[in-house]
Amino acid sequence: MAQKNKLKYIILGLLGEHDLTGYDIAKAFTADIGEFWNANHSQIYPLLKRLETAGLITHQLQLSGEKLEKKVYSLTAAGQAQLSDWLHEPTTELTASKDEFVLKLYFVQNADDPMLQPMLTEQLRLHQAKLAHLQKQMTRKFSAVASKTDNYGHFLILQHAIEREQGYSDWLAQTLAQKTLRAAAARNHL
Amino acid sequence: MAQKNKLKYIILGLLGEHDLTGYDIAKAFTADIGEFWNANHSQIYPLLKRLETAGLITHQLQLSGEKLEKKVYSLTAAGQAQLSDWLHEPTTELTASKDEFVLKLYFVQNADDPMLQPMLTEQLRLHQAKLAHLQKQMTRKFSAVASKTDNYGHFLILQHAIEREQGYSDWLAQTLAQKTLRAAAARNHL
DNA sequence: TTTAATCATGTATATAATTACATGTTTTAA
DNA sequence: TTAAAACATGTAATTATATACATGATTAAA
Repeated sequence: MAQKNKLKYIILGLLGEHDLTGYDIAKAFTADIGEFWNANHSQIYPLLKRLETAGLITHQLQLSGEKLEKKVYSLTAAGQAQLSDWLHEPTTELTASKDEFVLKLYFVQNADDPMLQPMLTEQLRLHQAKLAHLQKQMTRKFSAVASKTDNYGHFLILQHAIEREQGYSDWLAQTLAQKTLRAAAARNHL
Repeated sequence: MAQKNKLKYIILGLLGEHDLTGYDIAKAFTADIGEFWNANHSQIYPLLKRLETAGLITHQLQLSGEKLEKKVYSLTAAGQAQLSDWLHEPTTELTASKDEFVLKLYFVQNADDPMLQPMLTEQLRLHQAKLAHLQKQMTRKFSAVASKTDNYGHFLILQHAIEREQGYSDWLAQTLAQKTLRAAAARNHL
């Protein structure tokens, strides 16, 4: 097993909110959920079939126009139960982050390595862009006070993502600043 | 392709520091690198063979005791070049975090959901434990001033990991505190 | 009106990664 | 001295996931 099939629970979780088509589910990964998970439609459609065979979801055909048949999936009682079980069971594994930049950094031994500065600068740019994007999301989705308690989980993770990107950017910026300081100190010692 | 084979570069990177056996490489994932990446020996051994076929690494047999043959791998010039290329090319993909707790939280709609408090409390405990572990690592490995510039990349990512866990814990603690406040306010309104 | 974008659903292929299976040696501690 | 822990290297089976292939309908814009 390459992972403990969390996509299954994402599908169950999404269907717990609304009935959705496979296409809708795939789209969710380019929107909200894409912020912290991803999946392709080629993974989603077969899994939907498996989940239906397992009795966790069902579908109804719905015509869109003259010919186009949509499969609108919904959660069964069994599916609802498994979703609830998953939500209630403790989450004990803290997954390794698998951040490629961090990985590269691990192999930079020397503090004076000339590639360090461009590496840090570029990552800072990327994470600041991500931060700005998340902040825009936050404003768009949760500017109204009421919405915060309504979609509370979503609000919380967006808040967390923003804090995380802020922290990431701070770390990079501070490292760059210290690099500059060290470089100046080195020049003075010549 | 399930991922852009970063394990390959981890192996090249590790061999760029010292010659190592497959066993040593596997062990590295239970130590330092395990903090932000993981891999099993069943993935490592076949990959070592592929990398050797591709001419990026070579090995020498070394006897340990009477019979036990170790394969000590080392980096070739071609391997060194590919490692350097990877390190120098920009890291543009910010990987989705795939944090199961965050995923669960996404599906908690209501701020007053009774499962929220135990969920948050348990995660806080886990992340505080992780934080304490990372801080111990930092002390053990980088208490000497000289070591910081020596293994600079490692120092930086450890520092980053600590800040990240601190931020994660803060977020959880703050969310719990606000929950308590809201509960008290609700009682007063009765 | 025609063309591009989006909707909609699949399959095939390849690779990545986890768990389990499998075997034997060497070292350390009881 | 013997038993457990750690060293050491593999393969098999399964599942996950990404990219590419494949097809067609509907809607919105040029």
